Amino acid sequence: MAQMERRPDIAVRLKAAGLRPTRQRTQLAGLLFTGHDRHVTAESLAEESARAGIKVSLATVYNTLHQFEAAGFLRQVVVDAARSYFDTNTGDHQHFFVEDEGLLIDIPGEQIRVSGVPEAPAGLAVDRVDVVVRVKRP
Amino acid sequence: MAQMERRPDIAVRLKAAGLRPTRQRTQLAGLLFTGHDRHVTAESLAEESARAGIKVSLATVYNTLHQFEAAGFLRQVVVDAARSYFDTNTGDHQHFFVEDEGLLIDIPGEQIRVSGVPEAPAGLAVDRVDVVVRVKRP
DNA sequence: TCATAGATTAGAATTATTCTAAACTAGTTG
DNA sequence: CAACTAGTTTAGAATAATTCTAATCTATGA
Repeated sequence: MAQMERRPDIAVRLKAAGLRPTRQRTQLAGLLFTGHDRHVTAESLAEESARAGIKVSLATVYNTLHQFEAAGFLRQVVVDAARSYFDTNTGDHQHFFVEDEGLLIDIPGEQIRVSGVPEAPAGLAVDRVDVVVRVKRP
Repeated sequence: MAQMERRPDIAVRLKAAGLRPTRQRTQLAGLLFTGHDRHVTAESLAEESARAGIKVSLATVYNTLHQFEAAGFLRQVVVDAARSYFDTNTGDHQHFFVEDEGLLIDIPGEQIRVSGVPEAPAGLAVDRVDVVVRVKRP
């Protein structure tokens, strides 16, 4: 979320979510919550961490992404059967997905509109409506 | 596709797609294209085949699903990071996805409407707009 | 009937992800 | 501040879906 960039704040937010502000979690949060929206995969975040000199195992990157998701700091985006993306923008919005590049681009929620969604089948409630606009080179 | 259920027709369609009408492809098509829309995974189709007494390897099920997709007989639906779904309905429509059960339910294309999709980023063209309505028990 | 290009297959290989059990650390308590 | 402990991290093994390989089969045209 937007204002997580101030380091002292990170610890507070982690604690509020019941997560100890360990070095790994704090540093990963530092990479992720820089103020602008980001899309990462476990692999991409692990590489970025390595480049940034952060010592963290891939297992911890996976754990952390899932914990951040459970805490509401991240949202998982399912667009590619091959890998999982996590989005630092947890607000109402949708995505372009550039298949050939594996690239996600946000579409603001106010911009796109879905109507005519039928009632959920009996016993079920709508959790979320995901729109993926798949784009490619013509 | 709707009218593939008549067996003689299957061979013709396979040939038209440049695919030899082998026993495996013909029998799998027989399971898939029964006239009503179906959603399968490689695993589910392999099991169903076994139950139906069709002798086919899992590798061939995977191959066949991809070939049928390339031929336009099937469409891949990305809703679950864990496995790939294939839909016999290749027309304009969208889906409910019941997360806990891994169940897909069609939403007719006329029923649902997406507006306000911004222009594709420079050099890219919209390939398809996918809507997934995620539902769960409340 | 034959030859052969295309298909199928078992099993190995690959890839993303999760699990495990041992080693570590943040936060608390005495 | 030393000791304790519950929660974390980690390397590496394990899993699961999918793809690859190379050997064996088969549809089909001559």
